[in-house]
Amino acid sequence: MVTERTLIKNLAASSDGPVTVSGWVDTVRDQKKVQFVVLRDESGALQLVHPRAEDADPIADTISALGTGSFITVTGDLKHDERVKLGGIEVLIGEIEVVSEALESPIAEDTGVDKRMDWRFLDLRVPRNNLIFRIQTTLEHAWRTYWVEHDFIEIHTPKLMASASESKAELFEVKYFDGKAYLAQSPQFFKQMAQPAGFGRVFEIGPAFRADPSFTSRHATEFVSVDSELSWIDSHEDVMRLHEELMVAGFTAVREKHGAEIEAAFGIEVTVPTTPFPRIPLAEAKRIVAERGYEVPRHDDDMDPEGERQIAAYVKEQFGHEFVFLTDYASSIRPFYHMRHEADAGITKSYDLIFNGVEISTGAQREHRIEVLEAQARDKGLDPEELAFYLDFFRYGVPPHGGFGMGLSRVLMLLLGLPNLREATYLFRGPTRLLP
RNA sequence: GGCCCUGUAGCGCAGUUGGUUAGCGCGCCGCCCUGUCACGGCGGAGGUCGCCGGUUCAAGUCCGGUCAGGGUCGCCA
Repeated sequence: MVTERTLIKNLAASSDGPVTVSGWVDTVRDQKKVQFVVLRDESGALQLVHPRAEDADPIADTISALGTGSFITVTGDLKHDERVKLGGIEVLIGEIEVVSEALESPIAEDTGVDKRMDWRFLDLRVPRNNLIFRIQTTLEHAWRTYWVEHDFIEIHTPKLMASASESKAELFEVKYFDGKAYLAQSPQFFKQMAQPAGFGRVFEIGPAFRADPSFTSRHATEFVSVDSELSWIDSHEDVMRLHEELMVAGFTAVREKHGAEIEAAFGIEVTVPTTPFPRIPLAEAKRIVAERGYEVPRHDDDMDPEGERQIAAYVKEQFGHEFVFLTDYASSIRPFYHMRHEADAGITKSYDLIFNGVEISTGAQREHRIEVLEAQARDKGLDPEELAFYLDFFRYGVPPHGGFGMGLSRVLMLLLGLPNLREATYLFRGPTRLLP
């Protein structure tokens, strides 16, 4: 049976009288005549008070021995009192039970991120960190609501795969009975399968794995990928329209529910983006960036992170927008399943979505014509034998379709102005991080 | 994987041209304090200076190696 307790956030609106609260000890101010304890739960902080008795006083002894972080349950009298700076309320302790004692915390508010990750369960007690995951819940809920209201079907593609969906270099290999399997680097192939399956529109929020030893603030070896795919599109423009509507739905919900908290905790005002988002073909983006004095130092046709920051700065100045779709990437740097333009096979019907200067997503119309798809796979030097199961999807009738994949933690990181992905991930997985 | 940076008390850091008892703040422990709210006051404990080797009369400090971590680039979401 669940302990009958009142959430701290609900006390302000409660009338004075008996109440039970549970949580962990934040601060003990142990004075001679009066003792104060600041108690925290998932919803807020509360002051507990105990005037010491003249003679034997077991409650006072318990409070004196309380360690920061211990979980306690207190029953007492709620009082609204102007003197209390913490919400104008306090609870006069009638009974106190130490449910679980805590050792001294190995981390503090100013501890570096790596050590905080070692003790993530303690780090997550910090209200600011708790808020990140309440925001994540709101964001995902808003997206799901949008999808459900627009007749999308939720799918869960397998994460154990027989072969690669893109490049083999970044696959994690696992033993699979007498043979081997790979961890899915993306749900790409199987969410496309929903198109010949006649599902029409699908979405998935699930894990993806990349064996790349990437040492940046925005990469992980395991991350949550937000994917959607829809039938009967005319071009990647239709995918972008879905994508921007989702962002608006998500950000509207986050702003409504957490706008004030986010402002207080992160000093950031959540802006609901206007539609349509700016769209800039990649070639033009590179020209704009060059005019600003930054020549992308690459030999291929791609952007680099500095170029993305530059184009984002330009869009912010020019259109006051935090998002920009970079479109029409060169075929040479896109996967074989991206559809190419009819007039120019050198460019694809694809886009990257840049948010506050960082790539959060890639989308495209997919090539659904089997002969073209096979030719493009061969162009990229892929083995059609290994792709046979995928290519079969396109041999029995398939509608034109497209979709995108988006990094959940990247969106959160950039939305809240966090310095790295680790803070926006419940438990981060990177090349040097498998614990906890 | 390339380049750059950092490892000193539980946490965050300082430590001079190499010099003898390695400091500061927070936290922790003890005592004191009529209502605190970043409580305050006094006292105290806590360190093989990441590890191995070298130079030197002498190494936290200089050199080489090694391990761990961070930033950035490549790669991407």
